[in-house]
Amino acid sequence: MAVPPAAGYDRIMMLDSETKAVELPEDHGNELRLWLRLLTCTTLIEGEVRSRLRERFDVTLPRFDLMAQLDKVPDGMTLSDVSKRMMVSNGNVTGLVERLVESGHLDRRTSESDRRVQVIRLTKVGRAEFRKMAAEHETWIADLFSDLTPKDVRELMRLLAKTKASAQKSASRRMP
Amino acid sequence: MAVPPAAGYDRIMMLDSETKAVELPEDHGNELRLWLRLLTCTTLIEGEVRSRLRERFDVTLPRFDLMAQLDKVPDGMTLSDVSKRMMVSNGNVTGLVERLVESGHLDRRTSESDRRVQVIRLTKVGRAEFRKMAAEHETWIADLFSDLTPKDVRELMRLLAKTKASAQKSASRRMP
DNA sequence: GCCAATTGCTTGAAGCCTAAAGAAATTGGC
DNA sequence: GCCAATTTCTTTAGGCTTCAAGCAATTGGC
Repeated sequence: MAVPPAAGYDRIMMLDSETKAVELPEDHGNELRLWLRLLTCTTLIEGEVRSRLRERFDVTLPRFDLMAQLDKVPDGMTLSDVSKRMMVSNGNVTGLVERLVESGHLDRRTSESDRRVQVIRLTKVGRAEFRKMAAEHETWIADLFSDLTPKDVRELMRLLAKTKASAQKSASRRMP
Repeated sequence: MAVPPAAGYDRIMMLDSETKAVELPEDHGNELRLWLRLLTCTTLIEGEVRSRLRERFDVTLPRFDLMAQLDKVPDGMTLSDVSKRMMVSNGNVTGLVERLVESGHLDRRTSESDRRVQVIRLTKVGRAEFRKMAAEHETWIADLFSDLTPKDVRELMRLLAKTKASAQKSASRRMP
């Protein structure tokens, strides 16, 4: 914060301008602003999806997300798989699954080959309900992004892929 | 889900291809994929920032965010202001502020002109600690985005601004 | 076969978050 | 001045989320 709004110079120019420039703190205001904008966008859209899911189907976003993961695989997944794919903790999945089994959307059974493993899959009811929600969900997303041209969408896809790769690299540098 | 990976056709082409195309459900797969990628990027970066804040400063992201809001205004803000700026509920702010007052980072006083209003501001300690964290935080963000060129950053800023505007329009269409 | 390390999941404590209901103070129409 | 509507904040119930500790089952080195 307290970042000057200067936007036209980057690392190279700072190094060229004077010799002691390397000792001064660099300007990362643009990256910071980019991150805040990315976060604002996501929060805005996520909040909107969250309220619509609640309003129309009385379901939470985490439950919807979990069902979305399971809809892709007819034979079910283990809790660890779900946890990795959703990028949330193991303990989180345990509780989420518990409530979805309780409500009849999920079926859970212990693996025969490894009794530590729990395999979960959508029940018939769960799958049917999810498909209905997913269809509507898709139209919400289309509407939320409707002012973007097909070219904008392609360009964003490309830049976000690059961003993801950059962030993953940075994260793995920290935790090798 | 269950979306075909075809990526080359859009609304116009569907309408042109045959007359009954308008009755078929439209393809929003690209927007959906874009949303998922946006969400993945944000989750990845946010998770990384969250762990670094915890590791280095033993502070949570919501607390950091709240302090960031307050650092911008020397004279403090009301709880409602904070709640609007952070896009979280009132009740949420109440608890967050409570813990930060408890830990000595925040000062809270009742407004003289309106006794319903609570004005909060950073304490001296709170501000000093925040500045330290913010400086390091900025370098993390720079590192996480470091594979993007200045042009990429500009282009992302532009496209995300457009995305935000589009989402806001869609949200206000639903809730007028 | 034995047992140490690993893997998969659960539990518990703490914090974050929301929606809804409620309390306290202020405002504005009369 | 009166009082109904509004605004600001808190409380409550319920769910989400993480980290760390723990339990049970499996694996692999010997």
